[in-house]
Amino acid sequence: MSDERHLNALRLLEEKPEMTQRELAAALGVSVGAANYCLKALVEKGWVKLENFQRSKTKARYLYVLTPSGLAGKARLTTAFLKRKLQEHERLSAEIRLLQEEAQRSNL
Amino acid sequence: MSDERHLNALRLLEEKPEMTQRELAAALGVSVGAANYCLKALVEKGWVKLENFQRSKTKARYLYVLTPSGLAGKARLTTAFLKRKLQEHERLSAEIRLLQEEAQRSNL
DNA sequence: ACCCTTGCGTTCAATGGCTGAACGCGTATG
DNA sequence: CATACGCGTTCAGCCATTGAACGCAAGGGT
Repeated sequence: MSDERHLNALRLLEEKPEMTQRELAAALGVSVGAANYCLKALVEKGWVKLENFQRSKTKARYLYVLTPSGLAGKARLTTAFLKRKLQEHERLSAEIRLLQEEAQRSNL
Repeated sequence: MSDERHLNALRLLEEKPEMTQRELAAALGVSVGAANYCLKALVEKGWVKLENFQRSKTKARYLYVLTPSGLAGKARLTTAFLKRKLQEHERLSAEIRLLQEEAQRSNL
């Protein structure tokens, strides 16, 4: 389930690898710590590689680059989520109908 | 939002107050401990009242009865969720479109 | 009567994910 | 040079959740 977080991060980073952890956090709607946590997981899986950016050898700033297996993983997650989301979409339609009935029955 | 959990519990209990915590847990798709946790919160809010079944022929110990403020709370949650779910439904449609594009772009 | 199974609610340690606030360290700006 | 800023990192604390126990009561079988 936290795969959704990972997929979203991958999407953002693929499009803009020079993103800051704070930017990423904001885009994901979570705290900086959470973004870092997520990023660390992606790096440990070998899906994202840290490259130094800004010519100093320090780790002041990174590029977060998707590795080949990161791209593959992203593709896999994408199809998996597409499937899930379609189901969820259907479920949601049913639930909305139900809620509307119930709201009406309670005179709202 | 754990309010969704609460709303679902309220719906189930209104329809069937003689429900067991284990039945409730199964219906909610969570563990027994979680159902208990949820139930306790509802009781502390005064939305659900425990009534005992003395010498009933069922094996349940309690009836989980919605109080008047429980009913009001449920109605409030229902409209709030209806609104949220409609938004989510729309968001989901957009996301699905996006995922489909992306899946295609990756030749899946 | 007796045990023994079953079903009930309750409890708790452990886990995982998250927040918010710090921290140290480079770098840009004055 | 100083100092404010932006970066990644870390951590205590919180909260929801799980899974496994627990004690208790009721029934059934022998």
